[in-house]
Amino acid sequence: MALSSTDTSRIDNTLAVIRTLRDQGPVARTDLGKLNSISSATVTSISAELLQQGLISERPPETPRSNGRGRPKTLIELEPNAACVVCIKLSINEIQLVVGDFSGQVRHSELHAVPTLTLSADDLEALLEEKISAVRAQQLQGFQRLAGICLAVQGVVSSQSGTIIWSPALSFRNAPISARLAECFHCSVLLENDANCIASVLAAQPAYVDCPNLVVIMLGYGIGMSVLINGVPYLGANGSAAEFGHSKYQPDGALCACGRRGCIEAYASDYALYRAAADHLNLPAGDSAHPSEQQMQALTKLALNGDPSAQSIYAEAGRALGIGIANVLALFNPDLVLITGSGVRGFDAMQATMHSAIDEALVAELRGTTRIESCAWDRDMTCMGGIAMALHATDGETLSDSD
Amino acid sequence: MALSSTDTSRIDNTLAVIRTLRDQGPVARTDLGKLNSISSATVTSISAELLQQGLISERPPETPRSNGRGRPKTLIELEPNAACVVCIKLSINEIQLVVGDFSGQVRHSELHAVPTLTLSADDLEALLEEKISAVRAQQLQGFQRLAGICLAVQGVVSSQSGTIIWSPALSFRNAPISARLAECFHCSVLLENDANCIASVLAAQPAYVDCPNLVVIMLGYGIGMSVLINGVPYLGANGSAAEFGHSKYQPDGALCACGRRGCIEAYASDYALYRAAADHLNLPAGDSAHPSEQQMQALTKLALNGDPSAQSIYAEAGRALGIGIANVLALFNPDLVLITGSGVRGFDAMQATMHSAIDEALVAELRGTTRIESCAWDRDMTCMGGIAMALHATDGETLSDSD
DNA sequence: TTATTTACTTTAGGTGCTAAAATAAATAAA
DNA sequence: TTTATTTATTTTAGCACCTAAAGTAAATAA
Repeated sequence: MALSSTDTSRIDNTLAVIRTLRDQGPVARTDLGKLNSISSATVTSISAELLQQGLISERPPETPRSNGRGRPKTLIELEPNAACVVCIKLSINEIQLVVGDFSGQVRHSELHAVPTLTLSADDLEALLEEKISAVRAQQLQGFQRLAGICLAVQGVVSSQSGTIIWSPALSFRNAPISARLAECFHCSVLLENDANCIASVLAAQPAYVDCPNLVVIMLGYGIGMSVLINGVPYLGANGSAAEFGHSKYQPDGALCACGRRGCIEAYASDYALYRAAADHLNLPAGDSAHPSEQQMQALTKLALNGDPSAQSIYAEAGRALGIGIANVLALFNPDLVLITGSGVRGFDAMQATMHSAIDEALVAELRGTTRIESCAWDRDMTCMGGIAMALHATDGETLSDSD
Repeated sequence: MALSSTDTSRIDNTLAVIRTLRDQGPVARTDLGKLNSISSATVTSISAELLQQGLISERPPETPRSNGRGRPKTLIELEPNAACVVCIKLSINEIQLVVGDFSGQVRHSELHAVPTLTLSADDLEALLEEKISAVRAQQLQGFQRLAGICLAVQGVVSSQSGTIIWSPALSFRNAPISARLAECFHCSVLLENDANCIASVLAAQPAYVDCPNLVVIMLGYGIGMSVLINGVPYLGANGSAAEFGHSKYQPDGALCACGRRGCIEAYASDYALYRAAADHLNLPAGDSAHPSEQQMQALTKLALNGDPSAQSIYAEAGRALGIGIANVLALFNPDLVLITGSGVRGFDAMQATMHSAIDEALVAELRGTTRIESCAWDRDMTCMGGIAMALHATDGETLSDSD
């Protein structure tokens, strides 16, 4: 009697094993059982299948020493070359491509300066196809398959439909990019907001594992945010959730890049800080609407060294950030708010007014126990997150394709 | 070989059947299979068990007419008396008790005026015990068991720990009420925010089933909110999520009941509207800090009839509400924002400025496709929701207790 | 009365899990 | 060196639960 089995427990358990191996590195069967609450008999059965499919391998026993009595553990690890994924980060005038293997390790990374704002949708597509093809030809020799591609984009994206709805890096809108790339490379294409990628990486770090509800705020040229609810990015109805930068500080306040007034971004982003400073201070020349890292560092230095005008600009930015965070606390009450992004360079100059604004805005009962912390910025984090998400999303396919 | 079965599929399927019957009323076995994607053989097996446990019964076939050819369906329905739950709504100076049966129908309802603000934690506990005991003695004769109690409270509650952290109806804090009641009545006690109860009821209505991410704003003496994410109330880390009323309109703005300034509640709640009006207008006498329904209706009438002072007060309230909702749209991007609560009486006087504030605050990409609607207020909704939630929470126990 | 249709039940067989027993591979003790 | 002990992994036996297909029930249409 044939059977179409709607029971997913075997697949669930197999995915759990794969993900444990990815997160923890080599693990013995017994421990895989304990970590995932399944019996060691089941682990034996699952690992036999995975071994046969070439997705894992047994690590040869360590010659030197085993610890204690009893039969030594045989460690199992993911076979790195079983599959790979590519993550492309698309930001203003820059494209980063990173290749990750099945075990989650970065295997290759490259950076391209590209005038993104001048591209048409077709240009972008052609460019991505070219870059990915080149990477595939040069880097993906040993890999059994290209499991997926993750596109990490600043702005509003619809992951569901694979459409870039709006991005500050692009001059066009509503580009259905995922479908085109999927067709071209015959693999799943994941479209993600860049902040969600970063939040996923941070959430996996040991320091933050006990924070199921995590808010990550990214300060930079603009201001982005990601909200993880029970560890998964919250997307909203149209993918435009977590637009912290455009929540309001002052109705009718400063002009924002979005065209409206009073957004947090209009006070605390790089362009807002530089704009406020340009009138008063002697700063490095350059496009003051798109300040460079050098320009921003010069401004930050002034504030941190005690220049009163610069200090008051950062103080006001801190106040705006504080009011914005107070709203986030009132509405989301997360376990932790993490502030990162290139803009953390100026965090020390904003911190004091930020905290006092939060305390002024919320009574203790509403303030709750949320920790508010900053976190050093690493610009490779986005792609690390994209790789992790792409692997996670494609594990199921990798499994069934290896039958 | 004994077995401790970690497989929950039978329980899941059984719960799905019970919940389908509760939501849809009497349903035939075939249809239960189709609705829950399980085979009719499994439905036969599950319904045989439930029948034997006395949790469901077969409805006698309709004498009049069956529709079409073939063996007529035998409808199955929940046995109403198999269990019951009690929901107690605790609001300022009022307690409502409602009894619901296993099928979800309201079987009894009573209202008590109680000076809640003068009670100590022990007083409250004694009072609830007394009222519930009385209801149990008088109303719960035919029921096989009291499955659970739901306490629906205005304010910040920790459902997890069963503690009322803070409520405007009470003068004490951090009261671990659930544990005490559970001990007294030997059943599960669910502690919920009142807005979450209402949102759960609304989300089940046919008009809103396609809104997995739903925000419900309750206007009244204060301003409450509930956020359903994929249909389940979002609680946050301390149960103080969704405190829309205390998100900010104007830093350093009007004084709020919470003690801080500029909260949305300080502009758009009953007490705020009446406070703003009391200086200018001739209104019914009474405690202007706690305006009665009559007082508020008089004020609303003035605004709707065109009195300029009253109109401008409501216009400003609408603007505050609009800015608050704009922040909610930016951060949550829900499918739908529903505005309800006794305060909707004045919604028509606020609507225009509310919408224009939202449009001024957000560009189209961020505004998204979120619908913003109001919804007539029914003060029994809270307890209906509490009953539904209590039944849902206790179905598993009811099942295992009936073995 | 017979054929057809639809609902429900029974039967037969498969997946996948677990506990317990068996086996493997080490160290500690005699 | 041999034996006991300990721990890891595999094998075995058996259970719970599901589904497809076959069988039965109960109606209407011909």
